[in-house]
Amino acid sequence: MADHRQDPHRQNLPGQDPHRYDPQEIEPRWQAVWAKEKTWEVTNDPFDGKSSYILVMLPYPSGEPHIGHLKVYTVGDAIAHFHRRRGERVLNPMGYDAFGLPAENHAIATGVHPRDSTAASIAAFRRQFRRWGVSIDWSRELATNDPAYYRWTQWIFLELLRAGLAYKKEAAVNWCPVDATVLANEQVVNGRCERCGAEVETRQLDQWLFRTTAYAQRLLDDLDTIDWPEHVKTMQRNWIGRSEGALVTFRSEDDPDVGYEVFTTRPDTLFGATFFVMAPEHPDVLRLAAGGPHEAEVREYVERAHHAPNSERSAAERPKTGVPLGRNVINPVNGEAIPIWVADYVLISYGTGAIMAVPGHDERDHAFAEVYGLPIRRVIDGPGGLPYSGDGPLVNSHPDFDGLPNREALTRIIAWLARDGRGERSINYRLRDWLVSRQRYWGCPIPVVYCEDCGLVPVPVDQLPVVLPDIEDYAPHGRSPLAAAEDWVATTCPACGGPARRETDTMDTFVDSSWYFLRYCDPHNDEAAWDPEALRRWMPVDQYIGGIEHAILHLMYARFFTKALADLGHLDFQEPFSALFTQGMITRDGAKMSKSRGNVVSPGPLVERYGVDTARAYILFIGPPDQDADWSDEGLEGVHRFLGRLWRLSAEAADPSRDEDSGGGAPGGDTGARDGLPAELAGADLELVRKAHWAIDKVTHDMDGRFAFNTAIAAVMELTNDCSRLRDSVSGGAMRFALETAASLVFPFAPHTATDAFHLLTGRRVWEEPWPVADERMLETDTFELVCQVMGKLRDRVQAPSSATPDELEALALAAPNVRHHIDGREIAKVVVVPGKLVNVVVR
RNA sequence: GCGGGCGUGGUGGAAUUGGUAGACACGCCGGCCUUAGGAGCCGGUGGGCGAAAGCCCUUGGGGGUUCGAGUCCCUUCGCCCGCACCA
Repeated sequence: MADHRQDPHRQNLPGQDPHRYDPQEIEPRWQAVWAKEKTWEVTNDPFDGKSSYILVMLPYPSGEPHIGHLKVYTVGDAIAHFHRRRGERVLNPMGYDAFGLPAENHAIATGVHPRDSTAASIAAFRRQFRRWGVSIDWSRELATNDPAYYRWTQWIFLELLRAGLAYKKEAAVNWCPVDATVLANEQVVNGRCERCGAEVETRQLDQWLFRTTAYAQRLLDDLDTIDWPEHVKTMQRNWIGRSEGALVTFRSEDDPDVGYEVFTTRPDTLFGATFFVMAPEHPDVLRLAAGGPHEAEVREYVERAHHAPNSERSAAERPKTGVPLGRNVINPVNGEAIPIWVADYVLISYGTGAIMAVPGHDERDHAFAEVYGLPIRRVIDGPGGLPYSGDGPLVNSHPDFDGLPNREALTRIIAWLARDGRGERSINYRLRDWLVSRQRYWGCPIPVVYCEDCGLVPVPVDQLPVVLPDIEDYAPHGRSPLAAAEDWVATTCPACGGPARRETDTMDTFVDSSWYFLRYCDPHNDEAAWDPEALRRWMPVDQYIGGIEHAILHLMYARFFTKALADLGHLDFQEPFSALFTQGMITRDGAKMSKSRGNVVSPGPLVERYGVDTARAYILFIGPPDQDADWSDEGLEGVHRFLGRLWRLSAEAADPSRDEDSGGGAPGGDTGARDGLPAELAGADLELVRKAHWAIDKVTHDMDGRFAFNTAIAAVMELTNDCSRLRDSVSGGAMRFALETAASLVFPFAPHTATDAFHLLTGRRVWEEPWPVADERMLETDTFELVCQVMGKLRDRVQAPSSATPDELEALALAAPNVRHHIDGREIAKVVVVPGKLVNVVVR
């Protein structure tokens, strides 16, 4: 049949061609509709169907959003759209983690108040998110530096204080000399400040801490109840670091009333303990050394350890050093007097800060004993020399235990010690309490005051928020910049009305972000942090999405908050995030993007040139979203071509000037089917409609419970390619159905293009349409390609009826020419038939 | 050292429970259309042999289980990530 249609591509001068794909026109047009109609806003009103909370980690607003933001919000948006189209009410909010050091450092450098630079950044982020067409419920937007928000951060602090879960104590803390602030354990990486890279020092300061350790076991156990990536759970388990063992008391030789506890995972080796070691920070070290022969040496050693950079201390390969204190303790299992040493290979932060040293069966103790010529004793038999850390029978220990397998001896020795109070079974955790004090300005004020008469007094809840004052000098001077704001610091005691001074430390920003997901549920509540009823609508979060860099800190803190608030009666669930997805990084030329490398891809210019749909769809198409992916400009062009082709085909098919009955398919025209499909499909029409149903099935499965956006997009590409290939052979109805399906399926990834194409074809709004459902009958075919193997090797393919029995399939395969050729008169030993798939002939 | 993950064409990546390896896309080659094209469309593209039919090889290396292995098991090499003197 002659094609008398005009080829639109022959007249594609910009501005004149109605069939030119123009994302710069399409995208803002639909964004305006969504903004005007508040399409993505949801209420907390009762809802009959399922409600879903799809949450992407809130951004830290600094400068402009980068390509990583585009990726994570694109992933979140695809999931949110998919759930909405399946009839769920979806909460997809947005906020800003707006307190923090970078804004303050920027202020120190430029003099711009952090409040102003942060506000500018938030405005830039908001503008970009809108330009990206992300389906956010803007009515719930929040920023953690807003007094209306941090008022409730302070309330939570007071709740934790009331419960004894927040406390103040003088502690050896990590001090960053460059940022002039205390760091959490978690912010120290290889002995260096996570942020600025400076060597971290140790200081003794009065600090606020949250009692995370009280939740160690529950934080560990409840990991089994949530659907998180296994590697994230593993990282949390390692961080919590549970060890089973015993606490054993070693008494002073000079004073039997004084005892020193050690934690050991190997009480079976107690008989091999030949010395005792304390960490330099152990509070008894200097007292024990006083008056002894090594007093001066010990003093010097402790002093040096105190000032040594942490990175130096923590190098495991470094030679062991230490000094004897000149005193002994008694080994509780055999009464032997063994010398106490101080050595920096023992850490104050783990266990009791003191250890029993068993050089025969511990590598570190062995290395130390070698250096100082201390006795080394074998108490576990085993192959090879010492140190030996494997299992075996006890030797040289005690008549009751010698010969016993060490694991059994371990249990018995604990029981034996426990009988008269020399020791007990114990569990030790690596997890430390969370140090939340920061000697910085740009953070949430800690709502307590210090009164000369009443001491530490919490600010009453009705006086919250304690508002962060404006100051001029943000530079850290070893105390919080707030301390210089005398008008603010000087206050009256809420208890007695006398003079009092405010706490000048601020909170770690991780505190702000440990509960924001709760506030989204009820963001404008002035009476309380939230209405429990509002939380019941949404919490826990059904799908949390964010970067792997938060695998430990943020996710652990948010879990701790949830458990603590649940215990205080404020929440009725134990875990905040039922499911977690961590997206991979976008690299370029195999490396992380950075200004210094000059390999940064900025979303701004990208969106300007190709439209955001191309950028979004490409980011999802590039590979599995949980993996790192390398950016390619050529790959981006490919996705742009695909979206353009889909849109043009749709515009063309929708064009009323087109002859409806062109093409070689079955007679067109409306026959009652909703999409104008002919009642009886045949030929190319049937092929294309089948392909559309195949795509529905494929995309649905790739989205449902998986995050296989890349293969989902590939399926829509296949469908679109078939539309293009069959454009001259199918009826208008079949073509429109296939294109409408393609647009509908690609909507979660390229919402503007999909919306526009769908609207051109149907006049309807795709986001108001239910997600398409594949017709089972369209997924079945009358015949299939039977794979014929001989000895497991592919030899032929033949068409077989779908209804064929295994015997019939076997007969078909055996009749296939190339199968016969390869059997070649040999004896058939066995025939394996996989119905619907293949036949494998085994010959002798 | 401990824990987790990954090795597939020239490239990014596909391959529900073991069942046609290389979907889709990039790149490359050839063609069409065009005054032109950095627009659009069509065809080809893992390697080797062959005119073709077809045959052989191929998922980091080696071995095993199986009618059949990218997928399961053992072993080995390489890379990435987390923790790391954790007693």
